Amino acid sequence: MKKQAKEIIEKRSECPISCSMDLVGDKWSLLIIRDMLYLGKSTYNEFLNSKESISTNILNDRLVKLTEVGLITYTGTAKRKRYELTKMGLDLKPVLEAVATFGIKHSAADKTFLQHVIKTMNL
Amino acid sequence: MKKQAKEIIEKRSECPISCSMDLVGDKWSLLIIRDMLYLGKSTYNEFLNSKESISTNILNDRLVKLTEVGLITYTGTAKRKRYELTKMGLDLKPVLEAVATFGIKHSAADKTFLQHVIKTMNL
DNA sequence: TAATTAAGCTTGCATTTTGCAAGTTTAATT
DNA sequence: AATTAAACTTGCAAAATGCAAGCTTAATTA
Repeated sequence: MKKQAKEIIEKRSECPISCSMDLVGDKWSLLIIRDMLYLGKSTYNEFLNSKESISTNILNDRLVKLTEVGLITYTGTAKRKRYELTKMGLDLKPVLEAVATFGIKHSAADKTFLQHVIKTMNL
Repeated sequence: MKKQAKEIIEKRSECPISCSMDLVGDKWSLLIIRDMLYLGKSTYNEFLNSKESISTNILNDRLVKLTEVGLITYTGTAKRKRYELTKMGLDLKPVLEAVATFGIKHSAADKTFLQHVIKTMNL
């Protein structure tokens, strides 16, 4: 959890799927990106208050990592950061859509949340 | 790593994206499914010999978990298991395609591997 | 303007997951 | 009958995660 200037995320192979999973293949990253894409969230505390209750150290770690790999950036002061997706980050939208579609089909998903997702992704 | 009969994977929320990540939101599951979908692999040893060099205990753990949640099944004898995707597992194809497309765009992907993926997903 | 709040971290520590190396079991092959 | 090998299993060290608490300083409020 110690943060060094550069913590290179190493690739396990050159496979595009493997490379993608090296970036966002964990339980939290895509949820943060979901929050940005579908729930209009952009601040640390907004992410922190998501239903899945991420812990502060993990949230911080992911925000740093996602920033490092170029999926998100932020503007504003240190005490009032506003995160946003980069172009690269926005390219994850089709992934989130596919994941959501799968989840909608195969899990007892929450209806109110579905409204959001379905509306936002124009299903 | 101990295996109990039922190791229920617990949901962090009812969000379809979160639920999906509870199933395959780790660094290995989607690679095993990639192996099945795009590389025609179906046996333990074939998965074991993938470029990313998964370790045996993790491979075993994932095969058990993916089977438990209904994404894969197997036929054949205990010593000659052949895994295959269930209908539910096949529904992950759009996810893999989206992930691959993202990876192709944003990582220095291996060209020979790309042939496979692109051919298999009809890009 | 001094005190309070709160946003964004940071730390410590216990638990869990991962990675690595080696060993085990038994069907299939020689 | 002996050997191979496929599919695990185990042990242990290292890393990631989760939880609770504390810290720092900009913004707000009194």
